Amino acid sequence: MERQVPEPTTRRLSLYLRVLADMEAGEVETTSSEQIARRCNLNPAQVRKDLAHFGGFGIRGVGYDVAGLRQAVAGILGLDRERPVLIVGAGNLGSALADYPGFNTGGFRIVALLDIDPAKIGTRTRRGAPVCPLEQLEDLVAKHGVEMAIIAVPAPAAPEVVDRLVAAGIRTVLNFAPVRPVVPDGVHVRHVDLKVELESLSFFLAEDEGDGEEEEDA
Amino acid sequence: MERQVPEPTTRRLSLYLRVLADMEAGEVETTSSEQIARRCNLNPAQVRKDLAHFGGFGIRGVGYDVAGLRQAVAGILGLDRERPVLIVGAGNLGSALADYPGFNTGGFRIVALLDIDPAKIGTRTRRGAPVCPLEQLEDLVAKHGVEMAIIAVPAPAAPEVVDRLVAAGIRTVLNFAPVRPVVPDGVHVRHVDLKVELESLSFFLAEDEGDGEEEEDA
DNA sequence: ATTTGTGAACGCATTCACAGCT
DNA sequence: AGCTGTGAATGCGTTCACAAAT
Repeated sequence: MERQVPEPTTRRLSLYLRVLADMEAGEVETTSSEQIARRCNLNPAQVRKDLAHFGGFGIRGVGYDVAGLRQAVAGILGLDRERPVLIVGAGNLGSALADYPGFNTGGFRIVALLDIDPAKIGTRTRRGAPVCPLEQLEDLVAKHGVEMAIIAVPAPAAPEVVDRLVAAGIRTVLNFAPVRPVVPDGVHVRHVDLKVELESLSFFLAEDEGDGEEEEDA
Repeated sequence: MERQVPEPTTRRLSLYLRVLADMEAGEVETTSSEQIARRCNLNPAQVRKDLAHFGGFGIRGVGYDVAGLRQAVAGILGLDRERPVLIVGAGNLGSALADYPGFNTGGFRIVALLDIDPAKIGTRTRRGAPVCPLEQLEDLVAKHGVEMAIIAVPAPAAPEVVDRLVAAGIRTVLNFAPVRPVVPDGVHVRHVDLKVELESLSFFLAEDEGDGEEEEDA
């Protein structure tokens, strides 16, 4: 019954938030859909339509109040409160993500990393996040009220990890494992498939190379 | 003049390749669009339409030869040759990406990482990729015939890095920096914006929380 | 004069449904 | 009988274009 917000819109809101924060830091008081759009490589109508899902934030003939809109967008994205995050997998990638600046600011806080490797357990990342045994998954979720998790485990382990996370109460998952586990309704998974990104880029190179076989119009 | 291939198709081809490689490893000889689709959470017609952009690979009434189709898809994606890759930025993320298994198999090879931090230059990642001074960018591109680069530098440095890469002859970029540099036609950039992914996931949590303001139908 | 908010038009990708092979 | 390949239909997001507001 709630108005349905397209996924591309939710992604762009995050972009808007970034440029608005930039503007605010740069002492800009007022802006327009055109300025925002230009800095995101988008169409101004796109910006207005995205915002229109949530109400009228601008003044016709004038534009948007930077600080006010920034706060509004942060609220829409639920970034006006603390968001504890759990990372499963303390390998190269998991550890790098734990220290990633964007995952430790603007509402997010990496609570801990989970792993099964005894050598890693008990250590901490550079930023201080502890590496805990996987068994503590359920306890940590409950204790910190965690609703977001990041998966950075090898592909074979991922499906089971997802199941455990969901059973523990996690409702959003950022998945770096090269598999697409199925989750129940109400749980949202976003896949970051690094190999897919690189391979699909390679396609453009192959296209230009002609690939060896050039049989077209006679 | 060439038939235009939708970007979503190129991404899915990479998924198909993975599934087909799995099947081949599992001694499966023949498959169908339905089997492939199920393992990718897709519609069978989608699989067939994607493949149809490049020709008829199947046999009606029978299906697809796993090994043959895998090889064909690898060829389409240009993964039947070596693809040297350069990573710019040897921080946490860049280093993790350099050691990422998917970036060192199936055609890809991380040639080197580039950085400006003297403390990092001269070191090597666990897998053995050397960290070189940024000044060597152009030389390394030329020497190894690099056409793909990965950007893992802080946001402010990214636009200039992209310009240099493009000037040096790079034609595909996988960008992890939270900015969207504009590039000339013929250069392809794929953005992996980790903060956007996490923030847009947070939206779903906010949605369910009601956000404080619940003024709807009277 | 300027810029928002939005219904209408457009374009594109996904899905359907069936004809065509094996 | 079974599965592919594909034109037609559908659905969805983007862009246009303009009325409304300051």
